[in-house]
Amino acid sequence: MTDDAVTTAQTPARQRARDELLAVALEQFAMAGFAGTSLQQIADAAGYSKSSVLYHFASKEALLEAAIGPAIDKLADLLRDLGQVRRSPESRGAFVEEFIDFLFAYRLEVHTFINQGQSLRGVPVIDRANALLGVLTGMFEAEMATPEEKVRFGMALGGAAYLLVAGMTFGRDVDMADDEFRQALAHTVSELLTPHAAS
Amino acid sequence: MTDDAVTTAQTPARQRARDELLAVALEQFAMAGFAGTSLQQIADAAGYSKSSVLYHFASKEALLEAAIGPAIDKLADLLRDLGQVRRSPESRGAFVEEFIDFLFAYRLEVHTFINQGQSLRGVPVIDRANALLGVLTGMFEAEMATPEEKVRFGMALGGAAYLLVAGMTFGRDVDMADDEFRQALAHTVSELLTPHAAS
DNA sequence: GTCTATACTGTGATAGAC
DNA sequence: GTCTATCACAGTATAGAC
Repeated sequence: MTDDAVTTAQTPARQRARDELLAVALEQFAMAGFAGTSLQQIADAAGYSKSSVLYHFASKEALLEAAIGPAIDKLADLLRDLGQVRRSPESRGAFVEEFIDFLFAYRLEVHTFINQGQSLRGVPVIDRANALLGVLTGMFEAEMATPEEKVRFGMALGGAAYLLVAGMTFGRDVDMADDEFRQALAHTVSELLTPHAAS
Repeated sequence: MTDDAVTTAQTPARQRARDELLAVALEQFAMAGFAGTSLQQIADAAGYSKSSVLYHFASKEALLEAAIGPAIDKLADLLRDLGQVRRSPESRGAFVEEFIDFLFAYRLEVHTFINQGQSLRGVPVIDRANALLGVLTGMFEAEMATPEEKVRFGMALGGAAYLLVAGMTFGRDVDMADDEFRQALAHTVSELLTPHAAS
């Protein structure tokens, strides 16, 4: 009755083990890198055997897929929505908000595929993420005609993702209150995305 | 007489092998990642044996050190100079130019330690690079008081580094003529670093 | 069904042959 | 200087314990 949704119900032990392993793996992949993380480390940190990890996930790649796949799906949804409200005046502002929400909600996943999205080419879930970045770029391409506008777009997207991720990386000045940070980030990104007269 | 500088002269064979290996290794480290690159791959690409690589460089880490060390040294010089001309009005503009020159001159090295600078913590040359980023942040910290200014600073630096590196990564719109790109980048970075009234 | 021990190939690294 | 062992550990697949 007051139970959780059925989606998390089937075979509780299995689900619990998978969740634990995924959480640990995502953390390690983001922080130490995919290639830099061993299945043994993940197994130890989660309290399982290496073989046990490979029972729940067919391979290390499958573990990565399961760890960041949902984030990529969410990004795909976001871009699909953006495609439908194509370039209405306030749609850009709304998208920036949504996009930054996404960055905050999936910090570790974003960190993983931003920093390793090119070294992990060939991994299906990574290729999917890279393709989405291409779609995103294409969507803004029409409005970004001049070299400076392209740079501004690239800095807005890349900088936002990097800054957020830098909060974990060299978390020095960036670790201000999340609300303030979020607001400042949204404002600066909007400014960069707003076509402006070259000074 | 008209020979090259003496710096490249001692033991020509040794120097040649080292240079070849370094060039190959840097390319691989930047593109496939440090952990994702095997000594065997480097050896094959350079036409040597794996053991031969380990003769010229004591370890994989030593290879990384030799590959990106000079770039880190150059960055250290740059920051030392900046520290001496502390915050004169036009010094910031000059620094931005110098910094972007640095980014262009050492694309692969910057790519390597920007994307892997945190997963490779513990590697001396990487720790040195991360410390320099801390110094850089500290230098601008005084002028960057509000959360928004901090975000602008972070986006300027992170975004510039990321954008440049993205030219290699998802080189789509970014690969415009280097001159135009460089100019647009410098202009946008300067704009972000210029304190402005919040709208 | 859930988990683990074992054996396979390839990696970084060391020691020693040529 | 360069390469051939050799070793510990990585990812992976199989077989089997409970």
